[in-house]
Amino acid sequence: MLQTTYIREHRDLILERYKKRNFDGEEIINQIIKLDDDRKSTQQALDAQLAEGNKLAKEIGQLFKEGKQQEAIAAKEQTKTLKESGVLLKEEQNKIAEELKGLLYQLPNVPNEIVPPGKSEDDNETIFEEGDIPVLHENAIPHWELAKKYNLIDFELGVKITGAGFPIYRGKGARLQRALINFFLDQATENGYEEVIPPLMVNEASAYGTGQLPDKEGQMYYMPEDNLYMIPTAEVPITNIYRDVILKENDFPIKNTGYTPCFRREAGSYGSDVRGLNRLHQFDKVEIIQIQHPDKSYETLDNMVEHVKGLLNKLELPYRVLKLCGGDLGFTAALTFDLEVYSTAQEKWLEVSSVSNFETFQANRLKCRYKDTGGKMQLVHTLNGSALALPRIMAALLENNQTEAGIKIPKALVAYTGFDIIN
RNA sequence: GGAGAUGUGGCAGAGUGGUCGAUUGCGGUAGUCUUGAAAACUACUGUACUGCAAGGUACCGGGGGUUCGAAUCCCUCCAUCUCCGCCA
Repeated sequence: MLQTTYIREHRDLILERYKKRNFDGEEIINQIIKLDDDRKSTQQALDAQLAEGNKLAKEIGQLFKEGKQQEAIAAKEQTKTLKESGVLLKEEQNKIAEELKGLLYQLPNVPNEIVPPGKSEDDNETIFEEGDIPVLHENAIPHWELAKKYNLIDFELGVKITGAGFPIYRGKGARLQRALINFFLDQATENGYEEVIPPLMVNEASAYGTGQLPDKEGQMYYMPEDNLYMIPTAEVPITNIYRDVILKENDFPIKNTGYTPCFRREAGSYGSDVRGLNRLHQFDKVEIIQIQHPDKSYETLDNMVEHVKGLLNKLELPYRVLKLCGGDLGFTAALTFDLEVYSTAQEKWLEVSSVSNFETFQANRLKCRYKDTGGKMQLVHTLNGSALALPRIMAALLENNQTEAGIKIPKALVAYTGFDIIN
């Protein structure tokens, strides 16, 4: 959520940047500014009334103390009309505040200057590529067939237990999955991230804090009985650690990592995109998040991308880094880099990580601030990234490393799997 | 799940209807003193909105209510603690 004062001061810049998203915010922003004016004037009127009421109340108290009953009762009469108009003003005030909030929730984050304009993922910029696409033997098959052939993942059994999109990993498949999780966590820890194991369900306040609510209810599983949401990503519980927190300048940067399963309803998804591991309702992911000083957050964003690149290098997977265009940029992000690995048997790129700087957009909702050297409260910048999302990594590993003799495990993982080939 | 108790500023802990945004102690910041440090002393020390400013308003777990006036009374939700039940 953008701050009202920021909107007032940077109206034109915001509107200009919104063009990168193909988002026309002019009307909303004009309304916001107008409503904010209303808010101020109503507040002033209300404050004046309350001040008058407070003054009278004090006088009445004084009169009672002095035993001047008559005068006190007379003064009480005065407060009546004051109270009535006060109630009206209060209602007005609430209504305005509500509307204002509703509008503020509709404004996406302001894209960074370097975000390329564009309509869809086709307009994303490839800024880096690494690794050669392997040439597979002629009997090469996609990962869902490999999973079956080597008894690594049972999709049908998952359907029986729960439903589509909840696979069961077994044997070396389960072991490989666990190996990846541990590998990713160890790598993050080596890079200075503190590991946390957060709750897998969050309350409403947390879902609002990172921007899942309002609007994205449909993406999350919800337990009405307890008013809790299953997390769609570890970003939600981990970033919310810093909700309502005031940091010191020397606390920066805060670095956390965490492994969690992620739950997504993915309503409306269909087709070849959901085949095998490509899109699931439950999947594993290791997330990295940082809370950073606004002056350093872009440097940090680069560091995080480098970290993820390092993981892919060690896994020896061919990958590319994309700078997302405005049209593909998430609602809450100011700048995002996606990392995609090449799935050789499917002959397509699969997104395995998304690394974003949210600047103050989340911090404003989270009320995560720090005192600057001048003693003023400032919002922090929040960042996060997948490092990494497991299923598509698994898919690419299985497909790209298949040989007539079996599936080879990259060297970096062997210490974690305990085997170097699946056959 | 049942019964009871509690929820105040960074922490501890006063405050049971009126001048309380809140006594006090600790902590923190600045200063005096000192060669330096400690100690002692002095001052300052919550957040947000609003105003050029002086100031005003709101906030004592959240929400609502009673009252001229609420941290203080009532309702409700949440959290914590104790006891009982259940249980990985």
